Amino acid sequence: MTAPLQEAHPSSPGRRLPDTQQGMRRRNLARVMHTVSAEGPLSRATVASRIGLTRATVSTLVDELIRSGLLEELGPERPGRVGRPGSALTVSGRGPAGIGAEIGVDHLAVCAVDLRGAVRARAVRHGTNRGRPPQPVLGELAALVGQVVAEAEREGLWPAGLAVAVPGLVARDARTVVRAPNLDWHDLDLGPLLPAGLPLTVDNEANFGSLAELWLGEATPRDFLHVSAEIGIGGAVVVDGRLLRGTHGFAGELGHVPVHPEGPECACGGRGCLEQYAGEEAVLRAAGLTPGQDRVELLAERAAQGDTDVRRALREAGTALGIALTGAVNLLDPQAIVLGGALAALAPWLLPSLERELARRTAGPGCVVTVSRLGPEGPLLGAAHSVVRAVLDDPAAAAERV
Amino acid sequence: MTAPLQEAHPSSPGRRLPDTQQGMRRRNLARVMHTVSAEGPLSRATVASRIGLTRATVSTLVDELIRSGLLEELGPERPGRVGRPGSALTVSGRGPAGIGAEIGVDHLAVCAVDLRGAVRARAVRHGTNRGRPPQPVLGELAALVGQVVAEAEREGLWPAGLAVAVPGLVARDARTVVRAPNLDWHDLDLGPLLPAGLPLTVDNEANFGSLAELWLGEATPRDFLHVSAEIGIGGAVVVDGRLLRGTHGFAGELGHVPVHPEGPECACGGRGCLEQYAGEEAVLRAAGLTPGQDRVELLAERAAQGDTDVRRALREAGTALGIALTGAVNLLDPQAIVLGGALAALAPWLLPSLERELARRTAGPGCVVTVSRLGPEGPLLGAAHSVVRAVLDDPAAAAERV
DNA sequence: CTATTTCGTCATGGCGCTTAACAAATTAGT
DNA sequence: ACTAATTTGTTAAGCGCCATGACGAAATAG
Repeated sequence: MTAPLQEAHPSSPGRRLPDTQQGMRRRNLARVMHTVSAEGPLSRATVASRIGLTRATVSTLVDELIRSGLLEELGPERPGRVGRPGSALTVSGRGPAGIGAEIGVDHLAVCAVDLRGAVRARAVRHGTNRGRPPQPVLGELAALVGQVVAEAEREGLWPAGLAVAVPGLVARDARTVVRAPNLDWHDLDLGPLLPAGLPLTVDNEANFGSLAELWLGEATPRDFLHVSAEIGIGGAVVVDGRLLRGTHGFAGELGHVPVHPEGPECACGGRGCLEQYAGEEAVLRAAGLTPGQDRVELLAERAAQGDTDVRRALREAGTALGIALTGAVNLLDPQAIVLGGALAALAPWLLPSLERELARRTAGPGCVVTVSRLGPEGPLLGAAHSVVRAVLDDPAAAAERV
Repeated sequence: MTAPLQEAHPSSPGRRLPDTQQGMRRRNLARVMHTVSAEGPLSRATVASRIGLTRATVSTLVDELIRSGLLEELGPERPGRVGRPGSALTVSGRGPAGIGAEIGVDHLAVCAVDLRGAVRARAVRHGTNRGRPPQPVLGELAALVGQVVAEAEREGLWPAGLAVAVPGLVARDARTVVRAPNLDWHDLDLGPLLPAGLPLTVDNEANFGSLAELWLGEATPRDFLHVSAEIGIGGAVVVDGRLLRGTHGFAGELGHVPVHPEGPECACGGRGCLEQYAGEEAVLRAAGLTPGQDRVELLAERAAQGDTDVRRALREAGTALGIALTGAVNLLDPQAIVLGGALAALAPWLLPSLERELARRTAGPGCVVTVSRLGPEGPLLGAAHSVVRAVLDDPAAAAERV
């Protein structure tokens, strides 16, 4: 609902169209696409008034986008207002599709999303990837991508790009996995191992999850902090509708913020990091369960049943989260904190202590804490949508690739 | 006739002009100004190749800027290269000037900076403002502004705007001081109390200090964390050359990041905030001095003399800073941390423990810690330069105001 | 049925950048 | 010293893109 009229690519910053007439044209095509995409079926006249151009100009822009197959004309609107009714425009359901893929520790998933945001094809393979060498895993992923692309093409779509979410740190080149501890992958360039011919983007699953929250969340603001937990604790910072990536691409590592500086040692070399108190392993252990065997799902189950040990463990994890988030809120003054991933399912038992800690320690107007509606679907959807956004951000480039 | 003059906040140089031909022209004028300003005397041909426009176009842009008094022609260059020598262009030394002002706890200061970045006039009044009512203080400030403007005008400059740095939180309207505890000012709109006729911007001194670091620092990157201390501890986050303000304008409040969650209570309501360990009062007390009577300058003096109590106090403050900064580095992955304000003078005794703590707790490629070259001059210069930047960012708007 | 309102399109025009050509000013080569 | 080559800055013509204003089309209001 927030107007996503940002000019720059969320996925590839640095790229700016030149300030020449062609660049202006391309930016205006993008503004039309964004407006129609965000505000549903719209007439040319409405689009014109939204983006501040004249009806005549918008007409020519729309013509071009229809010829490229990016917009569709639905026919006359039927409103009760006086005057000739406009002709409703929508983004095309038969144009480009974003292919999203997720390499999880326990599964592989691929989906295709059209410009309207609808998932049009998907494929999943269950089974652990922990410790498997990259080649066979990526081979299976490529096969799933092939299936999904074929299915999308049967529906009249064509793939505009492939975005892959991985559970680990990714270099700023958006292709190289620097380290994915739970897969045991290091310094691996995914480019040569995945289907060529499709523009490829690789990113951290927490980053894609936060973008999904930004693009698909119900009332997600343009400035928020996204906290997700799978095995470790991941975070992402979104400022003014843009994901903050950091110098090395490692921003958002909330899991290693010090909570109790003299606390237990952490694998990262520090002491008392948040992960020591609110990470999966720590919480399972505090609840009297066995990490590695039992999983997060069990926690939600037990907590719902009223298990006091589990509830206490979650309460304490919430307190630790609250302390770490206090620092983040003081530093960033975000509009909201969104709990995603596994935290979403555990939120009912984390939130009270988390919010109490946050309220106690922050003086100002505070900061809303919300729970993700997307849950574990976030990274996959975010990946697919990142491709769709790239098309919206530069429709002229996509049109050339038909 | 012309687009309405949009008030620019110092940290938002990227404000969008409409994507119409006039907007394009204005952006290109800005690109010429920025290029000439940043890379010294340049010929039209060089500017053209830098910004990707043709020589012909740049010629007309330059003509317009010279007519407006924003650029000057220095005459033919004399390089050893073949071909006709270019005509060197510089930003004008007689055009608009940025008027910067600082309301300190113990002084008032005003200066005028020309487009070349040179300080062309200044005025200072010493004497405490602590607890004085706003009217007389602002009256004195207005008088100093009058002096500086008059002196600048004698040198052929005209004031393009006034930017005021205050030691406190400022609302996002850039006019209202929400609270300045050391002045005991609250919810005060400075607009009616300062000379009218000049575009006014008010901001936190730490924010202006970090912008000064960004614009004037020797090798300051575009992504860094600025930490300064006057009475409290202020911080500012610069991402991709832009100051991160936060939803309420309160971002960067490093002073209240929890360091020891169960530590002593803080005025903010929390416990164990950084300010309890590295704030002026805390450090003075830990050094065996009397807060309120002794000041920061004394600490540097004593430390240089080898006072062990003072050195220990500073070492411990450095450790606390290191813990708080570890969290910030994990969250933001900045390229550098810059110590400014009073911390710059104390850096020799803070740095060792600070860097040790940071190195111990962060695994990745780490983050350089540097010391500001500007020191206490930062906020004043940043304020004046913010006006200059606004002129560079939209020279057409400034030209209209001549 | 007429007047009014709004939509989409068309022809015209203005603005801004590019292209191409040219004179001016310097260096390199003979 | 003289010519050729190179680079700069300017000029005129051209084209792309958006704005303006007028028009027919399609609805509602009276």
